[in-house]
Amino acid sequence: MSSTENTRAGASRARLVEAAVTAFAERGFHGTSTRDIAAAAGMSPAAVYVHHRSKEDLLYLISRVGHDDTVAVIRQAADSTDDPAARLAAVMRAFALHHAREHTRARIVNYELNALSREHLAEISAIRRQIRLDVQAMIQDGVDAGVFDTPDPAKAAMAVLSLGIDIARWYRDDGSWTPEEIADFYADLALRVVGAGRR
Amino acid sequence: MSSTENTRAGASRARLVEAAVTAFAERGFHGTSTRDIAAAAGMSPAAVYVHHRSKEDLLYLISRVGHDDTVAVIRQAADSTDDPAARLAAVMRAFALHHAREHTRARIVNYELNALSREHLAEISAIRRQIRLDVQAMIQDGVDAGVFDTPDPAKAAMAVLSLGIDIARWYRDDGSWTPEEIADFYADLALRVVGAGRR
DNA sequence: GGCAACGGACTAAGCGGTCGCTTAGTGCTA
DNA sequence: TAGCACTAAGCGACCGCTTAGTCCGTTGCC
Repeated sequence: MSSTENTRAGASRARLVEAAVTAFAERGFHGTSTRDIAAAAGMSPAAVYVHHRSKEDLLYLISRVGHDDTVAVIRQAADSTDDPAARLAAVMRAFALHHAREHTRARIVNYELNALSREHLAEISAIRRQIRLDVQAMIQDGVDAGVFDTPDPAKAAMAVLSLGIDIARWYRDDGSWTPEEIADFYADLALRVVGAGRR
Repeated sequence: MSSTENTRAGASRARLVEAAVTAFAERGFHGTSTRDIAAAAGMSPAAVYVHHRSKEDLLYLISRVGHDDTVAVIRQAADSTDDPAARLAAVMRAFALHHAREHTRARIVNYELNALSREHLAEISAIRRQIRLDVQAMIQDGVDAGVFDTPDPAKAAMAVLSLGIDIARWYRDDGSWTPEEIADFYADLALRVVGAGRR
């Protein structure tokens, strides 16, 4: 628990964020009221505004932190090796694992963009675009090195990201597969998508 | 235009549905009011209830027709050949093309399930489950025939469906790729996912 | 050491507006 | 004249957010 959460205000703020994450993931931003969030956190509706400027500001906080986490997950996995195939597999494994484990937050991060203000959406869109370009560059590197065989690295990058992101839509904690099983399978899948080892 | 749409009531009903499709796709079920829908259709709010029992009933109609269309697209493609690889490629091409062309409706069909009533959701969930089982069976057939090489047909089916469905999330009419380009690329992608031609 | 004051976290109550839906009335066409 | 499609107006409930007051803990002063 960080130092900001050791204070009474910090603890309350964290409870509000957790309550909002659960509600936004389940019913969406517009399907959730501030009264819903406050009740789930054991507080009054007015308490929300002691800690957050607005309902949209709460969504933005959740979205921003979620995107920063995603970027960190990808960067850390990408930095683990210089080998294009191992790197893409590592990135996909980490990406898929992240989306399975954090599927609740990932649902908000990926599906509640339209509820953000124009300014906040512009910022988040820039992060998402950079992620896509980074993955595309990894795939292009593999093609340049003669390790990958795909006619279209841009489309392949879109497909790889789609596989990971869509886990947030279908994953269930009580489903048949563990996050690790999905991550292993998807790591191999990413290599198939880019045609690793076909030459 | 079907006979039910040649009447004044039919024309009005169709305009309401189109307005709802656009609004639900853009802002979600809860982010759209019946006043929004009525205004976009050039009518008063009360007119919505002349043609539909409730706002949720309108969503259910759109969702049901959308799912029936998806089933028809898959069935028609699957019936085109008995060869497992050609069949899966045809199904994926049709599925991807459908999601790109109809991305507006596809967004509602795939992302606005939680707004359905329990009864309606049960019905729609059964359709979705059947689609997944059908695709999984196609892949299992390919494995049995020695044409596909995947360690896990169930996960491969999930991945193939994810690729197609996620098009609804990212596709833009003003994007760089045409629906046909995406469909061709994804048809090949499906074969890579299942390891067609690796043995 | 005790008391008073201050500040932060929170609540009760409420505001102005919007929501899904209903009803009584209107107009037009067959 | 009757019925269908539609509208104006409205109901009860809920919405995001604000404000004035309360309570508790901390700090400072005597």
